[in-house]
Amino acid sequence: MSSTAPAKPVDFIREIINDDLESGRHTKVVTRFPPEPNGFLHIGHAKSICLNFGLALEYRDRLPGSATRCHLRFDDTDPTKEETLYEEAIKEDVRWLGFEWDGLYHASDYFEKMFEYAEHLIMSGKAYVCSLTDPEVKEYRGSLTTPGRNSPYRERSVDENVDLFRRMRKGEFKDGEHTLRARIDMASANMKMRDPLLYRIRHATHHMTGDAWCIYPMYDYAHPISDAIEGITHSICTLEFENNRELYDWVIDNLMEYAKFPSRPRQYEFARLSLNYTVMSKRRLLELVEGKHVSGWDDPRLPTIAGMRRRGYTPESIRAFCASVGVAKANSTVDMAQLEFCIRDDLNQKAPRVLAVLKPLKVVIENFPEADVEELDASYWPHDVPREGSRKVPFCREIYIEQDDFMLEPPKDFYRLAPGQEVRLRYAYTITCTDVVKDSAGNVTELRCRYDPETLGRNPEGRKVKGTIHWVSARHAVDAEIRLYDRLLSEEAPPTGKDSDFLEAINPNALTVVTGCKLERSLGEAKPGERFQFERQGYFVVDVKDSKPGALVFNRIVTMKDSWARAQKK
RNA sequence: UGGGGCGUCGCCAAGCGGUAAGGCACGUGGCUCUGGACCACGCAUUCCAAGGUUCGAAUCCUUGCGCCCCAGCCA
Repeated sequence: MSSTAPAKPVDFIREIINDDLESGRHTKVVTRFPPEPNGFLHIGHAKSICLNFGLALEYRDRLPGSATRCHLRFDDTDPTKEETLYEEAIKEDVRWLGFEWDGLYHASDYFEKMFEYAEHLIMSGKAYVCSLTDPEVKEYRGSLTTPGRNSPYRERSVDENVDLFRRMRKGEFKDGEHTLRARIDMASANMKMRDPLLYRIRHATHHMTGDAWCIYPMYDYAHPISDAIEGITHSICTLEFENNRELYDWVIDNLMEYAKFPSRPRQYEFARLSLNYTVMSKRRLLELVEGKHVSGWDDPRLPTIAGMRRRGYTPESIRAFCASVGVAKANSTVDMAQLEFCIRDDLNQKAPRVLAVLKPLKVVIENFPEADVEELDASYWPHDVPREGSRKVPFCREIYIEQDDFMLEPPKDFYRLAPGQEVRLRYAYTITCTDVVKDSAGNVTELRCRYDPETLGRNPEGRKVKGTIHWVSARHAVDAEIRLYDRLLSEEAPPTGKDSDFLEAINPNALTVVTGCKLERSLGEAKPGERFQFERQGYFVVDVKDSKPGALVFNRIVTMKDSWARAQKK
């Protein structure tokens, strides 16, 4: 290995793979991303996607030809929950994140093989048809501290088992009447090994196989077989499957000789991603969507890939985030601030700077001629971003500034506009506030200012103007609606109680719609999906669904890091 | 009370017996026509705890403690 190679993160998974390659245990690296098509992907899945697809990509240049692969496999073993709609959404999300699969598969592709293997298990005495009812199965299983009892059907003859199993397939029984179970050990300390169910009867139409089957394999049976058939070498899943690994190995071990699988896959578990100030469980996301607490799976408040895409996150920023959190085995909750850092860091280099006033306050520049318009140069990029490009911004007698950039009675360290105070207008002149116009209720409705014609592109003489604020020409401004998004929850961790308690933690300010915003003229032609930095405010994207020419809608992706606002909170 | 995992800075996370990387966050200066970015500096005498082994321990041993997962015909 070259000593100049950039230091790639070597987590425990990569360490294992390196060892496997060096020892000759494997000559290939084949992984898979195996979502169940029963919901939308979220940032937690992105971590798994980046890991699995990333591994195949990384080892690509160390191994020959097609020796590295990452499959996309839909784990579609429960027809009552899965839909084609979800498959399409998942594929779109994976591609958007920047990955292409080396083969698209379904667990259901292997239903026939799985049936055959199940018969083999039956014939070798490793599986039997059990006719206990659901509650009976539960009762016989025992508890964490007490061993289970053998099913009374455990000793059925091979012939009877084969006959029953084939009749299960033919549809001779109703849902729940029989199951196929592995014959392992009802007293095992590992609950997963107490004669786990392999097949259950489900008279339901499957989105891929239609009505071809009325018995469906369970995850613990289907997954290892799917991996083995596809030649997966490293089957990576999350921590909660650690208990299932013994069963995974049992299935492979008892089928290996008969099935002659192309690989002997091993399962490895890593900690799933958790983020504070949001929810990640499928159940909670589904509840938010179905309960209409959000506008849909792609609501920009959600941590779904679709939601983040619409919010304006870039695939690069999500990949960078996943790389930054690492891969380990300790349960952990990553700070949302780390995600926010990644999108700011990416957009800092990619988003052109423009001026936009969210809450306008009219300013009349008394010593600027009514009829004049000055076209001022404004770079799209700050001095520290090595990119070129600029536009002209019109400067007139009447402009809008941000309401927050004016204070009647400012604290000493408020270096923006205030009565008698001077401030720099970005890319333009400095102005000094000479008068304040109020309505009958005492609200400030307009500012009267004077500008210094000598301050374009240079500092005034003898004075130091500390602050610079953004502004927009009133005459040329483009109106827009801006959706200010913030964290989904107002608490770090949602209430742990049952039911829908977490709904109470929803941040009422997670979405604030502001209308009547004033954008600089050049934004009139902004296209859906285009991202900008609205100077001093944050990064924004033209909403891909609701924005229309003449009726622009922007989403706030993330605010700027704001040290003044932080100081104010103290 | 069974089994499987995990415990290193506020949050992630390196470390694999030789004397605590890095990122985020935070703080302090600098610079700045974005209170952004950038730059500099600071931020664990200590690794869940207590014993032990060793010249030397976050790393090895012992005993505790804490947290997560497992009793769906979900995945």
